[in-house]
Amino acid sequence: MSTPTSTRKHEEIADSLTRDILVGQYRCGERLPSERDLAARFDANRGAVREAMKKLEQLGIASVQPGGARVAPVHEASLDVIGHLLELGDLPDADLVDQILQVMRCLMTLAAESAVERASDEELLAIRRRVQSLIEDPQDRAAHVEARFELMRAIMEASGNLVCRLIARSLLVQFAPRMASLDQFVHLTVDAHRALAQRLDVALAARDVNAVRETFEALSNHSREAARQAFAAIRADAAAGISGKEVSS
Amino acid sequence: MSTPTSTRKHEEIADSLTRDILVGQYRCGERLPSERDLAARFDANRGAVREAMKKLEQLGIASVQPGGARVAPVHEASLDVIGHLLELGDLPDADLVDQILQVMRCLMTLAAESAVERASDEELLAIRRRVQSLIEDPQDRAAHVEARFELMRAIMEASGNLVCRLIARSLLVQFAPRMASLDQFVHLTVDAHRALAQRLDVALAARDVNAVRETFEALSNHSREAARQAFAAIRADAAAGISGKEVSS
DNA sequence: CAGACCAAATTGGTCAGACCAAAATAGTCC
DNA sequence: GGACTATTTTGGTCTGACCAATTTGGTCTG
Repeated sequence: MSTPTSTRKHEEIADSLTRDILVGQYRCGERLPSERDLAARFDANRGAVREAMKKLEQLGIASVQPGGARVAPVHEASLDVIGHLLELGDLPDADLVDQILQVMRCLMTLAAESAVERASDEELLAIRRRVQSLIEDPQDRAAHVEARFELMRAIMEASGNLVCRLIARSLLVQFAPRMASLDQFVHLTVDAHRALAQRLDVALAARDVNAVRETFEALSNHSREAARQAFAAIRADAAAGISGKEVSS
Repeated sequence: MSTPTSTRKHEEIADSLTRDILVGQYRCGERLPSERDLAARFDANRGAVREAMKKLEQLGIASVQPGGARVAPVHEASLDVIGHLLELGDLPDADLVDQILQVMRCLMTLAAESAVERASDEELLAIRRRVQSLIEDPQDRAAHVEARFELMRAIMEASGNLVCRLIARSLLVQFAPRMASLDQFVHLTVDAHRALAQRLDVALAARDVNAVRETFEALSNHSREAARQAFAAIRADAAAGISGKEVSS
């Protein structure tokens, strides 16, 4: 099996079916095999299949009704499909990543505005402390990434916008772990980044909403550009790997 | 019982527990009663309780592990809690509604920008047709609201941003039905609204990204203001109802 | 007396088999 | 050929049991 049975049975089934649906194995509107058939195919209890179907329904990629389960159009799915979509191939889809970063930019900017307007002095100070830790030391990449996430979290918390916070968290949880494979290709231009962080700190200190928004936009676009370049680098790397395969050991 | 047993057992249990958790009956980190206890309390099968717990976990308001289920902090919940939060009281929470509208504004603006940049002529025409139907006739309120939703949907579709689309859809699905109780208090200033729609149409025709963004922001802020005024009207109404209770009827 | 440690009870996780109601299908009749 | 009905299929629910992990409480040791 491609997926060892290390996970629970129903998870294995759900993952397999999710993959099949997302990859287009089952087309939209098509009927899925019956629970009993699936139980036989996966050598599992119907209860396990049932739980898996429940998960598919929760993901919004299938609607299960008496008479049969049918796959739903992707655009009616839950936000949680993003994670599954990201790990379809061996690498996350570049377009999808860009979309995520765009949405994150919007949400973070909104949150930052709200935070500047309504955060207590303590909260603002906490945020600025995170910014400082981004400015100061040239930490290793993982720590740096973690620090950025911490900053986002602090801003989201200070924004007081629960909706924004929930969405950002959900996106981040699905997004962050899948970016590990890209990490080595991401090449943040630290100078520009540090300058932006510096500007952000000043803007935060002054509670200047406009400056904060602009700086945050720039910062986010910076990340977006970095991601784009990382994908380009990977593509180049892959091409070189193919053409020069015999050369490398 | 406050909730008649018209719904399925596990739904009744899930709704009850969800309400209890969201209302603060069970505090964060606290242990929930065991599945067997809950089964006894609700006079239900443990399977039903189990399905309910599954739903709570999926909602992100409880984490269930061998040994016991514990309630999770609200800010780690799924986006789907919003719907439940909206129907906690007899009226949706004004702050939450405002937060939703803020987020919707961001997302719709992002989508509109993308749509203007990358939509095909046919898609753009479809969008403009929805805008036209907003400008033209003084339909009844329900039809107008529906037309606005249609416009949003068209823009989301044309944006090509799946992430944006999923979030907006999820929010809208949870949000729209709960706003029915506010409908009678919402008093859109049709003139201003129509003028904005007109501007939007022109901007769309010219594929002027900046103009589209600005107009959309204005349009969204317009809705937000309308909602705010609706809540104010309700508050005033309630106050009048209390002070003048003997007079009415 | 504090802490580590161990055994029993509690709890969630899984499974098996059965029955019911609704939907889909096949068959029949007009 | 189309409408209607009976059968089969399918999901939905329930029951009861067993397993594994955790929690809990007591005991023992330093």
